[in-house]
Amino acid sequence: METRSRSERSADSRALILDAAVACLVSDGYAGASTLAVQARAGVSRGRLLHHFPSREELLVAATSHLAETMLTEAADRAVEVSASITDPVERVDRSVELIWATFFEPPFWVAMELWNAARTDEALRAALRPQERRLRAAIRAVGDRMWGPAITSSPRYPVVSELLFTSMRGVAIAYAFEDRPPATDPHVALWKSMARELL
Amino acid sequence: METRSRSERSADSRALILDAAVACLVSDGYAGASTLAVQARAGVSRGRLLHHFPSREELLVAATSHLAETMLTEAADRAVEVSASITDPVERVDRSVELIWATFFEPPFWVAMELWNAARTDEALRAALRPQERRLRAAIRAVGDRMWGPAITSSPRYPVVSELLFTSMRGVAIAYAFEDRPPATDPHVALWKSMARELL
DNA sequence: CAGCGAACGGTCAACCCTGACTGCCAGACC
DNA sequence: GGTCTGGCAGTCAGGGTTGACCGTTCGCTG
Repeated sequence: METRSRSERSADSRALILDAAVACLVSDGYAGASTLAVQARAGVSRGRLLHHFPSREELLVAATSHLAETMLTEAADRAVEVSASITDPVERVDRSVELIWATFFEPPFWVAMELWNAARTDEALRAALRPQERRLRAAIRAVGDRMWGPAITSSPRYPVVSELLFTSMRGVAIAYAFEDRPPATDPHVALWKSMARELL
Repeated sequence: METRSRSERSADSRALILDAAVACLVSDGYAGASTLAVQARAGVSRGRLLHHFPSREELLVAATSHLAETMLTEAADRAVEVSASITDPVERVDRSVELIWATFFEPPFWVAMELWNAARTDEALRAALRPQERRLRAAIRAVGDRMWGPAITSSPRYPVVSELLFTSMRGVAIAYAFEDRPPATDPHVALWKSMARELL
């Protein structure tokens, strides 16, 4: 059966376009993610793109939402993996720090950066992003808790320390927008590990 | 004497244009800081702008450099002020945290964000920014040390704690690109203060 | 099975941006 | 005083982007 129902075709089109939009955001940034660029990368006609996403802004907001979902399920999988395989608490702290740090160098983080930055000077985009980001942040926190595991999250210091680690990582990660060293070798990693080991 | 020498006029023009460029970057972002927008805000002709800054990139890189200098001297002044007026160590820690946090909500930080973000997908800009950022980071560190004061910086934990604070602040500050609450009330402030008091 | 409307394909006008280019004026230098 | 050149005004071509618009196909429903 080669024929696809209307709703299937529609869903296919949207996914195709959204993936292309994400790719454009990652490789060319917010400004470079023009509707023309997305259209070309997705290999769709102008009419097809504009039919599903009437304006550029709707397209890009939908793209981040799409990406966030994809990314959260992946992160959750990794969290489960870690929580199942590592029992030694010290090693688990180290691995968690490394894994969380690594998530800052995958597409979702850079796409989020692009959108946050663009939102600063665009009230409409900011309003569209705010609720989405709040939900996402909560979901990320939950995945983080899973990754650390109950032995660690039960520590009274945990909320403060994890918050400090997370925000510090984000702060450091930004610098890699213009640095081209490999992030895994960042000197801060050792710092975070020792802090986590000491305080948890 | 109304006449101005050639070099004076030239310097005036450059300053005029650079200030306008900074204003554009702050209010409209990197993409919005077009040469036309800068030209209009500065109230100069196209020829005058292009004479001093042959390309948009040169203009914007020069603008950040210009801004960074202005900002560093101001920050240094504040550091001296604090170090002269506050002797109680605990109060000094609190004030330092507040002051450092406040610097993340002035134009230089957002301009830097714009440039970093743009640099991610623009190799030429990245290369132009790297050395400048390295110098700037060192200068910021020096000002920070002045602000904390010798009693605190001599602590063995100081390098680690100050780095953690600084990066964490940067990580939190980014969220204010799309949040519109007042940053001074951020719950992280209390967290940073207690951490600084405890560890230093 | 009629025909409505979702899902497109393709074109177009309006707009904006960049950097080149021509021409002019007035300090600076001989 | 005469030239030279830095500083500048104003225009223009070329390229790119957005969203509107018209036309077509064909699932799906009455």
